[in-house]
Amino acid sequence: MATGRTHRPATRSRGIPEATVARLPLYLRALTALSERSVPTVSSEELAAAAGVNSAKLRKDFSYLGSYGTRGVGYDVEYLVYQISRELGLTQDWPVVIVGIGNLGAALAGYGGFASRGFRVAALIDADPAMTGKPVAGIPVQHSDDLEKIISEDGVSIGVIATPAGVAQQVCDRLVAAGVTSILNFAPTVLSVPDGVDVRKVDLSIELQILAFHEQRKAGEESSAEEGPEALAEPEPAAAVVAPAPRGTTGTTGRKGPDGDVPAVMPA
Amino acid sequence: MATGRTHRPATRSRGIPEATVARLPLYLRALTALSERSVPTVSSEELAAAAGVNSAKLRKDFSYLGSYGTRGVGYDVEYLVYQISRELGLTQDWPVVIVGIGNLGAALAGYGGFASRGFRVAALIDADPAMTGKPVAGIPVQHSDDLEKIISEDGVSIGVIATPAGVAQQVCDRLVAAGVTSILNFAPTVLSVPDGVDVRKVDLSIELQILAFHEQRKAGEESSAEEGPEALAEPEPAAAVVAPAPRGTTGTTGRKGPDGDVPAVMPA
DNA sequence: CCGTGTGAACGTGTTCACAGCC
DNA sequence: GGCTGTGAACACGTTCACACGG
Repeated sequence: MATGRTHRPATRSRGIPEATVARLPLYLRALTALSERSVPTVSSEELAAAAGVNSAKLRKDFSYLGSYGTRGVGYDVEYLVYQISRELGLTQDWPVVIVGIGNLGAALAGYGGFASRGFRVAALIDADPAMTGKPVAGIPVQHSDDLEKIISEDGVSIGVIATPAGVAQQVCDRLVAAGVTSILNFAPTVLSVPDGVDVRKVDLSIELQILAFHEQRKAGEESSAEEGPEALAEPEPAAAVVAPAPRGTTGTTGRKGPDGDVPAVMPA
Repeated sequence: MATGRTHRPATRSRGIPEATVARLPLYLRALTALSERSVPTVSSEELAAAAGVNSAKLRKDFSYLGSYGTRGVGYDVEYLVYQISRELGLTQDWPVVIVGIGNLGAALAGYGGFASRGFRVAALIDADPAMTGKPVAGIPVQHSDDLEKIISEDGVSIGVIATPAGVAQQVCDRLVAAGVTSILNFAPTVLSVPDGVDVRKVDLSIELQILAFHEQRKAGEESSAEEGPEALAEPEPAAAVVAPAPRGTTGTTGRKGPDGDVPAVMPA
């Protein structure tokens, strides 16, 4: 998750597994929906279905939080909402800055998911002077010259980077220097940060590529029966034939573009 | 990943681990950058640094693809770019539809990450008649009545959902019925899909909540020495005092918002 | 000699299945 | 009886460390 040293050998200080933490927001969302419908209690089975996980996993997850829940009955919805909120730190207010108010930044600024649940857009920041003062989603954009001031005055510890990839690292550096210790990165770059700073990334093209991988596999699967116990038939037995250069730097005059195709993999 | 039955017991058909697949796009991006700078070869160490992983992991990952790479030298950049592209299915063209052209959908439509790397925005679809025909990022928006026709005519197998949460499931159902088998979901909902359909989700508020969790933990760590062996001091000794209802369905008149705020998790 | 490729050790996460309690 | 809570088994992922080959 974090780029710079996610080490943490085994601090063990009441450690909730990372995988569990990642699911708590899911449970919380499902519970909130139930709460709005005034449902008083849920079983692990029901809640798991609503959250899209299986019930054993859910119970295990909750067991790390403590023994909320009543045997033979289920979980008290309101109580659980509170406990998970507290565990996630949502009972306090988190001011957030969004840097880079282009299409994406504007979309994020207007996104309801911010306003709810303890997150508050403290400021929108952009480097373009033409944007300064312009209200986006009701919040006036501030110039990036004032970044440090904004961060420290509002006590912001969470920053969202929605800038082009080219400037993401320097924006990140400035955020960190100003005191931000958690970063949500939408720019398609690997950010390096010092110890103690968390980075999470959201990357559209990575997600698409993962989908493409599975999609391609589905297409290749068509012929074999789905229950095939040992159906190992590879589409191409000798993959090297198709490849640009079977191996060996030499042979093709030692140069690059080994064969005709040459992917031409240039991103935007 | 996929919501409805990610079962797949152990198909084993030349299985590249899911974790590895998720990193291939990262390697590919780093390699592409090297390729642009005409770097002929990289060592696992260098490439790993560029991709933000450690070298052992990278070598293990590559070993699932085959034995590309030369001992004592490293990997041929062009060759690897090609191999990874092929493995990910990026040597073919993937038409993609984006459904829901609000702020976010528009941002996605304009995102460079689409155009590059074999993905092509085949259509933008929105339910608002006022949007129909309006060009967004150079592509005219089409009305959702034509969704099925668009999907089948263009042979689209990947769909992106950027609608409000309330309609995401029905959009999903229509996409799947029309032949889409991979979905990237930006709406904050759990989608249920039949077997064989992959869903990946990108969820801003979940990411923020995970950051908040770690952020909170950092703050709490301040007082105790970081090696604190048994420093278990809970902030509130008796959590129940603050909690909405220690247990028992009655007590709070079935009210909602335990801590003033009242979630109101409905997104934009 | 250097860096890849990989078995083996280790750690994390998931699932099973059932004891324990309401 | 029903459902939670959890040890134990299992599967997956990561790291180590070194043999192997250019």
